[in-house]
Amino acid sequence: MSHLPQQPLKIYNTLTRKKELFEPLNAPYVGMYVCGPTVYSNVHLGNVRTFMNFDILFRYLTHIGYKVRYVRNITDVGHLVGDGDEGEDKIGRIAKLEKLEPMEIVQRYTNDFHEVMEIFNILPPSIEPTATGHLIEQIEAVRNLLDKGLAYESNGSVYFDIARYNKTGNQYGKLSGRILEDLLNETRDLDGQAEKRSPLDFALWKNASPEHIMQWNSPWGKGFPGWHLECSCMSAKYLGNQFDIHGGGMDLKFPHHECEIAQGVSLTGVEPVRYWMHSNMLTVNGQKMSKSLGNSFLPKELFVGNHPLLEQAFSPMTVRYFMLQSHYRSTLDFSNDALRAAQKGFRRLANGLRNIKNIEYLESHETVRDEKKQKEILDAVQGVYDALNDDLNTSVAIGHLFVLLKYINMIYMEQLPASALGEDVFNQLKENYIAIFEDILGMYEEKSKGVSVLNGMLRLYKEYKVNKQYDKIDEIRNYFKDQGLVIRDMKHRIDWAYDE
RNA sequence: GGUUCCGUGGCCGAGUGGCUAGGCAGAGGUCUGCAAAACCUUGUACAGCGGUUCGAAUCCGCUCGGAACCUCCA
Repeated sequence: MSHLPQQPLKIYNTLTRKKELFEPLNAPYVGMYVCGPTVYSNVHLGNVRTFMNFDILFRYLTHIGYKVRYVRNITDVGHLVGDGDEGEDKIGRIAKLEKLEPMEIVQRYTNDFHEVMEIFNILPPSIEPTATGHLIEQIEAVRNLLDKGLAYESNGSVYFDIARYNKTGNQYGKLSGRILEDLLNETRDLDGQAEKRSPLDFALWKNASPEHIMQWNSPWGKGFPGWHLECSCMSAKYLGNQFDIHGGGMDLKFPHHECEIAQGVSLTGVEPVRYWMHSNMLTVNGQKMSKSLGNSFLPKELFVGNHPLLEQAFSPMTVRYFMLQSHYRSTLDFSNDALRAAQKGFRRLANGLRNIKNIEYLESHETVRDEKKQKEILDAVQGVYDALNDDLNTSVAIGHLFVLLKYINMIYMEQLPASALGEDVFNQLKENYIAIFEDILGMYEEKSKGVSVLNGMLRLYKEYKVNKQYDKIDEIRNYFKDQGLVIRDMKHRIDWAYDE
């Protein structure tokens, strides 16, 4: 891999609210944990955005030479429906409704999740642990917290004692910027909080009523683990008591990640996470995309354009490009117009990829090197890395990618001889464009089928052109058009490309 | 109500004190059988009002508008 020397990577740490130089605990190893989905329904496009943003981080860290262990969990128990700690388990609820084993629900939506991740070219993590696979660790953690006096049992459930935690010099709320007293004043009265000492205390282990179908034996009777505990246990198990990066959607900052900090600190005595990263929401008409608001749609609906909010179908890579055009900490608003613009932009870049792969460098002693152009290309390449090093600014990186595209197009369209760049700069252009497009941004060409047929048609087109049979030419153009393709006439050759 | 954040040209979207972001759309041009593509040129943008500063989209204050979290949520 030949690219320019790296600048130091800076990432925004939610905990300190500052961009910080990224310094791993044990370079070149990096430990990274991201909260995965609760597999009780299909993932929607908003969910995808978060996983895509951390995919970029994973890819970039790997690209610049780190050995990353990326853990992303599957929540298959413990995530409750509705308010407080008294709701039904999400998976248990669907299982009952559909008369299926809870694990059938888990399997179905885990499969769906994996399919969607693959379609969007989001790489699988190094480890994908499940909550039910780590009950022993969770029960052990509950016992540990009870021993330390930071948790208490009540009616077969165990709760984390936030007041006690804060009295031992800790600050519950520091990640999300909340003050304990404020939280206490604002908390609504919810049903069934009588067994908690404070409404803020969260469940580590929940007593299961007999009709609750997902339950396990524990020292406190039959029950199931609280949602927050799984992430603490699994991250510690695979990444250590303290690890480098923890990511997730912004909506998990409070209380989920706050609870993770409290649990981690209590269990091990050290801050579990060094860099907290949060990905912002995908919005529709300015509002967060979510199932409960009814403004969410599924990737499959997007690909066929089958949803009231969609005026047409959009491909996975159009969506990927659309999302990467914004910064991960900004909200991104979905609209058909924005997607249409993204579609054209992406197809131009994808045509550029196809073209640069097919161009070979030709030396010519008649051309003079164009130093201005050489510099612009090298600056753009460096610009991509500078942008990514600045808290993964994919938006600016893509801006520089379009400069590289311009030169690829000029060479491809025979408006500029490659030799004007010199072999070294040409290779920089080629290698970096491909690496940035495919490896770092994780985009791919959405290939049309039947390439050999197309090439045959192109030969005919050429003949007709020599014979000036323009009606035949139009026929062939229309054939390509029907496939979403277009024929390009250049001075010395012809080629097809994706219609933009 | 509390906490945090946002308001950028027709649309999307970067940028956090002086230097063209970028994409899409629009206009003009080069090229072309005609097109398309490509390339070149092209935009009185920074919610409003005040303040700080030699200089503000960028810092401060107020006003208006919007969002997220505070309750399950990527």
